[in-house]
Amino acid sequence: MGDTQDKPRPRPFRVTSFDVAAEAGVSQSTVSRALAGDPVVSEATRLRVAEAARKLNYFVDENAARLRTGRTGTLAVVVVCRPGEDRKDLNPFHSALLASLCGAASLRGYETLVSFQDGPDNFNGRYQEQRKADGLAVIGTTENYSAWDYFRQLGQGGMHWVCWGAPFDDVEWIRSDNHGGGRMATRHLIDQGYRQIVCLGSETSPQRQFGERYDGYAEEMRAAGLDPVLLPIEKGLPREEQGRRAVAALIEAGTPFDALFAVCDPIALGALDELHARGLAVPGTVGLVGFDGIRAGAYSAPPLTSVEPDFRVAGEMMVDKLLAEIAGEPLDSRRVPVRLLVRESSKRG
Amino acid sequence: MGDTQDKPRPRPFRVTSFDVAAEAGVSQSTVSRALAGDPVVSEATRLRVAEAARKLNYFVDENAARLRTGRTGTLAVVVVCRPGEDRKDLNPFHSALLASLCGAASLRGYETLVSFQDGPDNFNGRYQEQRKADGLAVIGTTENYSAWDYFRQLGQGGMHWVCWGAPFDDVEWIRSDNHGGGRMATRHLIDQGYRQIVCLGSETSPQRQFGERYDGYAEEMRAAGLDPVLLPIEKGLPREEQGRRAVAALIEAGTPFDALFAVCDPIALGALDELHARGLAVPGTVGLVGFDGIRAGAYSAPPLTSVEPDFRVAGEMMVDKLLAEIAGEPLDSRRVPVRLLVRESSKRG
DNA sequence: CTGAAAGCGCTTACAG
DNA sequence: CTGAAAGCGCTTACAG
Repeated sequence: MGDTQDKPRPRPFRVTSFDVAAEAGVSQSTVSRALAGDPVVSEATRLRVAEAARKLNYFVDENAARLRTGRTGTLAVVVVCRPGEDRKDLNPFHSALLASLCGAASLRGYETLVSFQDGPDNFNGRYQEQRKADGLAVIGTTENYSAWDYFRQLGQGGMHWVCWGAPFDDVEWIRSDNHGGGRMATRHLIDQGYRQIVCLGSETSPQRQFGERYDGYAEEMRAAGLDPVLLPIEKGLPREEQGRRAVAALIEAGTPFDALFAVCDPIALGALDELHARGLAVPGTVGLVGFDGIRAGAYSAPPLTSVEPDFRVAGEMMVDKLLAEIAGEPLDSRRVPVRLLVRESSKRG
Repeated sequence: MGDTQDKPRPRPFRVTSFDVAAEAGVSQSTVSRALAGDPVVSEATRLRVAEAARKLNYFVDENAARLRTGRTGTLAVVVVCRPGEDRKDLNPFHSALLASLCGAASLRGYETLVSFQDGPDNFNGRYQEQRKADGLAVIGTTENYSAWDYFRQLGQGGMHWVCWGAPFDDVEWIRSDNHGGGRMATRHLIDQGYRQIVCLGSETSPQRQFGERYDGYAEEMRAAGLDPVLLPIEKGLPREEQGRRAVAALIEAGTPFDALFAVCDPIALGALDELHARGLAVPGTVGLVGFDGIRAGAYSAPPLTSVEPDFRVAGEMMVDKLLAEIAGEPLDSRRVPVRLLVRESSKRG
């Protein structure tokens, strides 16, 4: 009965597995096994330990567990932004993908460590070396080339990663079924009776998806005996402005058209604006379809028909591919299915 | 020269601070101090250690560091979703706030562990107990009451946290300057010559911000010698539908009005839709102002005037308040400044 | 089925 | 200014 008993512990102290062991009347190693669900522990013991843990409000210190096991149970997610871009202008497509990724990771028992990176002073992909995560998913704007170069280089150094949006193909990427989506959009316009369908896009953009969407469009046009026409967007401008200028260029060149397939929604919304400004009715005079299904398209006048990827599948596919990389058993799947969101802008009927 | 030399290490092995110490010809503790920037280390030693670390591609194992120090350098962020809501429908306001939060945390040297939670089966706020984070920021939909109850209870148990969107006031919350924003919007409509301005909103919504916005509106109306009129929105409907029905109810009741102040943008967009459907020109016949500055408002026809919080400040304020809580020196600041985004829907001039 | 012990890789008093 | 040593709180062979 000296001061060895009820020795005061420094505050704030932590409840550890030793405290739980004392409470439950077992050894510390048994506590660890019981709480980890090791089937070797008897049911009676497990219950006693669980009760003691509950009573003491005990939770495993994940840092200690991770130090011991070497696994983090965490995936890092980097959202690549335009340099200096205001945070509030986060692309809604990327925000939906981010949420989907985090949700899919969570369902598979992984936490997500998220960061938004926009320039060399804050690039960081050293998650594995610092044992903060088991792998990395990178999404975001294609146009931040130095970011993509940075992550590609880390990938070549053995980092486990997958990405959506890289401007090159020699990495583990996931993308929408852009070719199929391009066909769908074009088929839909043809079915509505439009014939002189022009694609506002690019064959050579670093945005791989733009070329793929154009290819799908061109293939469907040819299959219908129609001639594909590409009106190339101007580089280095905001998407909406690219859409406006494309329509202006089309009209000034005297190219006949009765429908437009824009390779992304913001370009389509810019085009819509310019069509209105020039008194061309949508969808009466000109049909219009975009790509990506962004929320703003539902509020435009008229609401914009678009091709939308399955975001749930997108997140799942990225996480599954990444976990497969980590496990050393790479997966092939890299195409997310898309569907046509028919709204008003393409309904000639 | 036995096999004690160049003993093969199990693969995959980690480069540790002992390896760096051997390479640099110093002790392991010196490596730790040097890389941590401890000023007690001589410049020459620091350089030698840094070079050795670079050469061996060494990075500190954060799990070991955190186990030792007890600090995680991480903030948890929970986004509360509507139960069963599709991930892609993440509210753009919350997505902007999330990005701002992560950015502010990063600038202060903190990582962000992000999760989207929507129901009791995935509620988790035990970040401190598991030593995964030093504190928690919760944002998201007010309407998931069980989520907010869960986090409030954890907060009463001593968890460090701040939030945006809780349906009660006895927690550490941050909000927009809703009262000031309501006044701004109303003042603007009055300045444009509108007089019969009706507020589409609620005085009693669990969404505290709605009542605050109404109060600002009412105060500004009275200050101008005008009578505030509240058209209460119906509960349990999508926001857009609430807006449509509010306009319908207003017209059917025969209430005269020449402008509407909606307490959030989706309600305003729904109202806009109904006004169009009934042949009422905006802004010619009816002026319209919303609140929150969501991106879709920029694409509506006409584009929507709105009150927008400063998202950068919002994230900073949440992080600073949370860090202050953690440090045991609570901050008072809880109001984020707003500004009026004047677009077409309110320009009578 | 359970316990005693080693060890994951750091940081930080303590000593010199 | 630097080094030897303790210890953060776990998991997991190893032994019984």
